[in-house]
Amino acid sequence: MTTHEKTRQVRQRIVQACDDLLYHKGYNPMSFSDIAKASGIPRGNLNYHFKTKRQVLEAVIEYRLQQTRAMLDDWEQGLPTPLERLKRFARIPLNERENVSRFGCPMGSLNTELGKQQAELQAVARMQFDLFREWLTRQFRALLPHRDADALSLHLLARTQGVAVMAHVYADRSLPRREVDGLCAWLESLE
Amino acid sequence: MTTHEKTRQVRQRIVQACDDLLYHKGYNPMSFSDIAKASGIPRGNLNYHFKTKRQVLEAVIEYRLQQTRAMLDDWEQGLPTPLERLKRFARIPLNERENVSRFGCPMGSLNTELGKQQAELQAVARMQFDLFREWLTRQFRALLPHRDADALSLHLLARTQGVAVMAHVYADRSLPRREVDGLCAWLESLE
DNA sequence: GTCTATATGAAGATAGAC
DNA sequence: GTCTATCTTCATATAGAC
Repeated sequence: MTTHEKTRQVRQRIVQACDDLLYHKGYNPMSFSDIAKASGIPRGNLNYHFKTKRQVLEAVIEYRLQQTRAMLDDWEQGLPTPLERLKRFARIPLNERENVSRFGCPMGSLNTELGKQQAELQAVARMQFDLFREWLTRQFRALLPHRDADALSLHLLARTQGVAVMAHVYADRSLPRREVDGLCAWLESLE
Repeated sequence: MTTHEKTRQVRQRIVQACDDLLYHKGYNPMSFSDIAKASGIPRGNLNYHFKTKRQVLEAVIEYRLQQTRAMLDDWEQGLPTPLERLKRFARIPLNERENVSRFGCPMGSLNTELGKQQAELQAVARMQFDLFREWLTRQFRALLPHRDADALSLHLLARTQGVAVMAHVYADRSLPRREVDGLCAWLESLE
């Protein structure tokens, strides 16, 4: 194994640890000490791989985008109709209800935190929403060519974000069940 | 004016400044220096009025609860039917769209921040939701005695939270228009 | 009650030995 | 490339003069 490859693996281990940490603690409370502890990389050595905290965020978002792209590609391959794909998306808060009730939505809570007074960082975090928004818009366009696909996409995103927020506020693992059922019924009723 | 009254006024000035600061910056990034600057109270003197940051949060939440109770009482007085009251609530993200697009929902974003790893503080912030939830449940119960009023209340809260999150993510002042229209249409269609 | 000065700790980031 | 030691800054909170 070359030195370069080994370095890349260390970097990847840091990014994956930060992915969880960012979700579980939030950006501002997440410290380099936390990262060192979670990744097993000595505290001072982190700054060789990431000079600033912002670079850590950028790396985590890039990683998440890759994961999400792969997931959406899978759905596009495995699910034959736009309606099934949209319903698959709508079910995320239900499948993830354990995590969502404890920590909220990973991308929603991060944007909410950074959107207050850290506009440049929010712009990085917002790319996660862009990716879903565009994919959902394509599905809606295929399903309902005569309707405003982007507005429908934003509506679906808003509904799922709302479920995540309320499940998190009340640490409620049953709320996603009811809400996702209603959301899927709405999708099926569209014409 | 007695000394006691003057102290109370100073305290009130601090609380009102913190109310905005908490909304605009969030809890963790809000420092005592920020509070001193925003309220005009000398930095060191703040700790006479509030020994810890947690006490500041508790005072702000108590203040917000008072404001919200007064607002809900006004609605109950001024709006004759439960349906009108529910629609009045649903319109908040539209009326507040300038603030919501810049800072999100004051109670939603606070709960999202504190819900990650500050359970005791979140319990304080959650009381804002409890107040709305119970009031909305009463309205739904009056409107639709045969349905699950609490589930409807949580649904309406989720819908408005979702609107706030997405308007904030995209700093979008027009999204609340579309979403609130749809939400009011849903309320009117209930039976 | 008011305010200055400061104790104490933890954060992000860097310098330089190995 | 790795890691220790440390610089600097800023946070909460307190002690004590006025």
